[in-house]
Amino acid sequence: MSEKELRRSRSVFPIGTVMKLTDLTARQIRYYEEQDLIHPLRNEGNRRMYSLNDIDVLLEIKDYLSDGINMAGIKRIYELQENKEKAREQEVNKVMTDDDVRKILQDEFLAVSGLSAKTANSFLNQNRIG
DNA sequence: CTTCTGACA
DNA sequence: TGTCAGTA
Repeated sequence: MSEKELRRSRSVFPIGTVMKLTDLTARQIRYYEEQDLIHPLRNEGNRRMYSLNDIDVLLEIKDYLSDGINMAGIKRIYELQENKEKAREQEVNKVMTDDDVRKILQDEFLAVSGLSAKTANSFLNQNRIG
């Protein structure tokens, strides 16, 4: 992991700061954590401490929400990203071609996003494997 | 004063 | 999701 990635992973912001930076309520921020979309650490006093990465995700969630995607859909999107990373990590022992993976991801995404094929393709292209 | 968990008039 | 309670 690079130094830059480590910095963005440092949990240093209390929820109050995150609220101001994202315009989300504490209730919403904690709810998204329950949905495993963000993983803030706890300090000595059991207070949640958020990283720059957590804040980025929160901002992305806001965008997806404003695009009309529900929580289930958003969770699916992040699950797809995890699968994409795993696929990349296991590229050595891959049994499927990138196009096979791409087709599977697209079908899953279309099934839950409620977005048009055009928009879905745009999303997939931005996160293309390979 | 800020944040946390649990609960719902 | 808002909000109130009782803490830490």
